[in-house]
Amino acid sequence: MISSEKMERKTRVRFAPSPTGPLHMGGVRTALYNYLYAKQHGGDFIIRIEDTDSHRFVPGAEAYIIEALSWCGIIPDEGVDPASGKVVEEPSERHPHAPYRQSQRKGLYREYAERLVENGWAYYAFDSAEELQRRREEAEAAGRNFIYDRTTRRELRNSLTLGKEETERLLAETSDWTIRFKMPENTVVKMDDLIRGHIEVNTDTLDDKVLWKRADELPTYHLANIVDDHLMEITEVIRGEEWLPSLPLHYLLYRAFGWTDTMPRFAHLPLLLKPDGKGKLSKRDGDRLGFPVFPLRWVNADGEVSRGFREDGYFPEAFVNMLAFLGWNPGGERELFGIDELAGIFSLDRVIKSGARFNAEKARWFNKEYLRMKSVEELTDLFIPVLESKGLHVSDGGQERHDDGQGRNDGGVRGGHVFARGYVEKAVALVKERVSFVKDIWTVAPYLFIAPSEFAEFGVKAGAAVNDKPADPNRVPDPRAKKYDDEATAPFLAKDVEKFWQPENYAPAFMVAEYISGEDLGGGTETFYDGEMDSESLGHAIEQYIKDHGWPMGKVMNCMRLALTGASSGLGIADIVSFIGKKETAARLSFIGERLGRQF
RNA sequence: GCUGGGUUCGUAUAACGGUUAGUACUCAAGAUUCUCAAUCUUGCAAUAGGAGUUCGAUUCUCCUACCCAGUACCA
Repeated sequence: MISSEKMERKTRVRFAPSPTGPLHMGGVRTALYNYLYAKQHGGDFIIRIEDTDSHRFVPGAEAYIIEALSWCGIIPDEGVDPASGKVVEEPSERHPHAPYRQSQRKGLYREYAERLVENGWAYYAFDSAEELQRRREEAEAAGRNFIYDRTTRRELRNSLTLGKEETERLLAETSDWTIRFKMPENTVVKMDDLIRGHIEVNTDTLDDKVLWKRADELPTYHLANIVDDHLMEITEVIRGEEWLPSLPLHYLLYRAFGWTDTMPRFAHLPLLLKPDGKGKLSKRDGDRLGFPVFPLRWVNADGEVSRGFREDGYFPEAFVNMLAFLGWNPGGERELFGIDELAGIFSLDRVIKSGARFNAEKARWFNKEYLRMKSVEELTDLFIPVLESKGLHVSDGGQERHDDGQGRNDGGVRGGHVFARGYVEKAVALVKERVSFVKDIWTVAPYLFIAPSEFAEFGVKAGAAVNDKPADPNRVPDPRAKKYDDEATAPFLAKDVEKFWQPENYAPAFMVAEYISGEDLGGGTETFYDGEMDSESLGHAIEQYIKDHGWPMGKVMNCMRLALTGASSGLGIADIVSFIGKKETAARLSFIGERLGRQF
């Protein structure tokens, strides 16, 4: 039985990119599914470079592809040397089919093409590219289209029409002929796709594809692909849906070579579509909508830059997880899987048939989830370079903030700040739950490292006073009304600093700061908080202090927040104060006082 | 045009021919809070249309519409 023989073959799949540019995320997903399938079946994942188009070769593309896969954790078993990261050129035990670059295998394809001519499955064609182009244009002008097929081949210049002698002469004397596949007439090709099921196509709708070109002595995709898949003992071909229309040709090619008993099984993956509108995902969409479509940053020959998921701050695990779920899912409700877990549960029959739209929001969500799973230590390692890029430095030991006092209120980028690693770790732990990317640790709370020198408009999202949205007439008042409903909140949420920053609002904030720090900020200190500076007990003390004086909690706290962070939102006051310390707290209050003016 | 493939909330998807058509993201509301996040709760929102098979169709068949791909000496 053919089927039982097939079952005994070791699973071998391949990813065969063409180095014509950077690999886009759809390509990465194809590679990923191949990799997962191989691992799932205890087989091999092979890389083969299909560089048979000498005109479209792009320097650096091949290295980019390998690096991108490596970043994703997609490690080939064969075709790429793990140590050097280079495509293997010499055969070895691990890489028996080298070279893995089709341009370096070019000598081997001609004989296969000629074998097909000998057994009647192909023929020599002498029509020049220009002439065929001319015919195409003529046909188009007449409202039809020209196809090199079973009817037109009879009136074109090829070994079928020219006779043996003329053919031999042209073969010897000219050098721009090709070998074309002789598509059988009126034959139904019955095919099976692992994802799409049974498909049938009549050969009369197909054309005579070029298999081999004398001009550059290179095969086209179709020939090289079939020959190499056969030679490399590929068991499953998992590729993009754009190849589905040429599947009958490929079936026929296996038949023509007499390789049907070892023909791989095929699976055609759905395409990745634009997040909006029509068509498949393209480089342009990323530029237009503000997300990467490539795994890694890429700069083309014209210096045009395309952003990459890696450079945008995505974790490879998150990227891979997100990609795996674009067109496939394991059926349960869990969504977070590492690449090894994915390999354990992946199956082609759960691949979706229709195209999937990439969703940048969901990608961000995946990253956030992975970020939250990471340890503070690991995140700190990743965050330190961000700090460095702001001109801030981190020393190895200690917990405390080393501050030479030189950098205050200068925007923080003048240099001179050195933070102990432990201090950075504490900061990371504080904001970890609030960010999606490592770089956001800075964005969300720069005030943990530098004193604010500018103060944002004191606008807060909630509240009628700052909300321009018309009230919903259909809104039914909730009987469990929120403590701060719009009307009650408004006075606390003045739109701008000038309006909000009034003595009756800020004076208590200064008193609190004095209370905490023990420093006289000009308001007349009364008592000192001398408890532990952990945020919880500090929070209670502040709250009690404000209540004892009958001050409005929200107002006072937000004044402090403005002074401490320069913003109207952020971490809890007690967290910030206990983090930056008494001295810094007093200094920041002092600074905003001078800056905005105040009278008690 | 032709050939092939596809069509479940906005998006990704789940559902042996029998479910109040589920989940996640997004969005909205509420709880919580010194603000913003986070968290929790709730909500909005879908089987493209039409025939047929069947006791019963998101699921099977056909037609229509729409979308995608291919239609190169590119892959």
